[in-house]
Amino acid sequence: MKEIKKDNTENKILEAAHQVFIEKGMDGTRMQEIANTAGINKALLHYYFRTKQKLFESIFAKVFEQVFPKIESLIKSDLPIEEKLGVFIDKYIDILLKNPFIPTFILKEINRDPEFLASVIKSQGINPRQIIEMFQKEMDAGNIRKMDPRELMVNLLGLSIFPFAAKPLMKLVFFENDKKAYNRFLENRKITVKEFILNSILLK
Amino acid sequence: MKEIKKDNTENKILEAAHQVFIEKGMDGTRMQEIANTAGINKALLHYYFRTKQKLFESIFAKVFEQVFPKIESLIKSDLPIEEKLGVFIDKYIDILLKNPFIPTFILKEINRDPEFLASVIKSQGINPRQIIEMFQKEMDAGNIRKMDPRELMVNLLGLSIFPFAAKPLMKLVFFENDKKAYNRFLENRKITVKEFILNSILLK
DNA sequence: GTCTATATGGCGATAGAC
DNA sequence: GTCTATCGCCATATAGAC
Repeated sequence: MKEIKKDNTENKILEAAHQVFIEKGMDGTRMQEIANTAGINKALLHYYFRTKQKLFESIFAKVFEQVFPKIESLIKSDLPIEEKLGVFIDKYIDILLKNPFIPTFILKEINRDPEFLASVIKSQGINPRQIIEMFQKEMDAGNIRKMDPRELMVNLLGLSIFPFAAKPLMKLVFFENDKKAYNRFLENRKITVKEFILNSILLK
Repeated sequence: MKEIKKDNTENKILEAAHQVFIEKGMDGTRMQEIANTAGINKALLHYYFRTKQKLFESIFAKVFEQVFPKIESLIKSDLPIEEKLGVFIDKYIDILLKNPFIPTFILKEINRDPEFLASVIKSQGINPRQIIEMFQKEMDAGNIRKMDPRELMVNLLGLSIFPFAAKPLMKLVFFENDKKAYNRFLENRKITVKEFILNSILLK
């Protein structure tokens, strides 16, 4: 089921825009740089997408989809909670490892236009009710410590995302700017975040 | 020991620049908007600070100081580790509650210019060695679970900062965009983050 | 569809009067 | 020190030839 990407102009633009926007953000990106990256000229960008804003929005929605991955099947599975969390953290941090610019990009842009953000969330049918309910059931069953399930959700996301979003700073302050060491650290988060969370919520 | 701020032009500029930069970031800020906010004209900005970049840098350094607060006295105190952590989390989240734009601002800008970031950190004498060593001692003494102290530091920062940095998104997804409810949630983090961390690291 | 050339507007920065 | 006016540039966007 490999995705077939045609090498036409529109796709070349989308790939180039993705690459530049995600690194520089909306404000920091120049249409000229997207054109150069795509190997075409500026005018074509407007021919296909009319405005920079529209091009940006089509990229943002696609990127956003990746950080709210479809996990319905995982939620509904009958794995014990510690394994569900383990699988989720594993997959989630893997996404971030493969797309290290996403966290900063998203955090930068969610403040720019709240209405647009709301429309993206709505159109993607994002609804955390299922996850919240699952956590609540586990708490009611006495499998994990009682707390506001939303706290757990925010903690889970924060522990996963923050080391990527704050990478330049954390790398500099705690790892003497050693890129490889910090990447090992990030890779290892799949294990340590799981430990940290399970140690906190599992009743012993 | 109240700080006396003179109502001269330079301070008016600094205050206005702080307000605009922290909300819009370097790329998103217009000199005109700073001038309007300060109640003066653009030319004066350049008279006092020559370039936008220089004005930005003087603001960034000052803001940055707030997120790496001086905690030497806390570290050296002979409080038990759970109280040290409690005091730190309390103070840190209080700073963020009073300056809710700081997390997004910092995360936005640390990617823009790594050399400038390094110079700020160096000039402010930021060095996490003391904290790392303190954690290490507590682990060696068997007071908290053994782990890489840097993991604990990053977790501490992530749990504190992320809910502020991702506010528009978390508020929308988990709190039906209810501003007051989300602010209560943030306020309450002083308690829940402490619980979450201590439950994870204290040996039971 | 793709290009070159250009319009249009906005922004950082400066000149120069007061 | 503070202002108005303006320069020079660069970015988005469009016109129009091919």
